[in-house]
Amino acid sequence: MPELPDVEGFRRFVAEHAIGRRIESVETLDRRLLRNRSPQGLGRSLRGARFGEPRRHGKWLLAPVGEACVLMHFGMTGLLAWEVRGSERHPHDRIVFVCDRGELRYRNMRTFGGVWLARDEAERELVTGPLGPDAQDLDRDRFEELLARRRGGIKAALMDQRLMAGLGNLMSDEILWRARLDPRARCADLRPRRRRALYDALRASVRESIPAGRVPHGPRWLTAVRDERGATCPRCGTKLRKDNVAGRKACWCPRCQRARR
DNA sequence: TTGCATGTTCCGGA
DNA sequence: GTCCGGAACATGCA
Repeated sequence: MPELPDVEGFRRFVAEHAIGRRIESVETLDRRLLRNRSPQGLGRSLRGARFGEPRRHGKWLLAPVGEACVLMHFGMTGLLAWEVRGSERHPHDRIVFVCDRGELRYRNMRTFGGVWLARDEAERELVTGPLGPDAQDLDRDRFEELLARRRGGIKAALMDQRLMAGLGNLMSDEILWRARLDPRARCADLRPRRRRALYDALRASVRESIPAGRVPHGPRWLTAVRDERGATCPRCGTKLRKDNVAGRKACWCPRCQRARR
């Protein structure tokens, strides 16, 4: 589930439910997902403190609590839930922040991702690793600059969190489809006109995804059809092609996306 | 039963 | 140093 728009949705969710709420206890139901503290250590650091204004960088959710910051990554299947205190737990609830008026639950079917605690900026960077500018507020000049220094494939570049943060497999395919660009194209081959189209597609895809809190499934979105068998291009009706590109299963239209340069 | 899945990291080879 | 593919992680679903 979680790419930039999803995590942005989780950020809004925390802002809506948890800001100002006081943490009374933290229940670590699966300590494998608690990455850099013991359950006791996490509880000690957070108990009695209140949630502040949550931020997002790429696919990371940064939730200040008192002086510390809770870092969450959602892997492929993570999400957040807000429930009445003491209500029945979901089997995949892994870490529960019990607050004065409800519980924030980090839920994750698999065990990719997790929850970290950071005391300061240095510790935060250690956890997230180097991240490029967030794809939501990447300006055109910066985008051009980043691509200019890049050698490999364009899909790998879009998904490289160190280059720009927030785009994953679905969003990169969506952007390439919108820009009519073959996902196997090399960055170094892209002509200026194509780079501009790519940036426009990135901006539009991110902007339109954010209100949805997910990669949209509307009529003009590849994501809406990519998992159907025999899926066809929403633009021209050609049967979509699916193949590995940059180590992931890419989906593209062999007719619309012929541009390699 | 087998393969596949929206993510990240590590390794080996070119 | 750069780039790429593959494997690993754990779990549920078609």
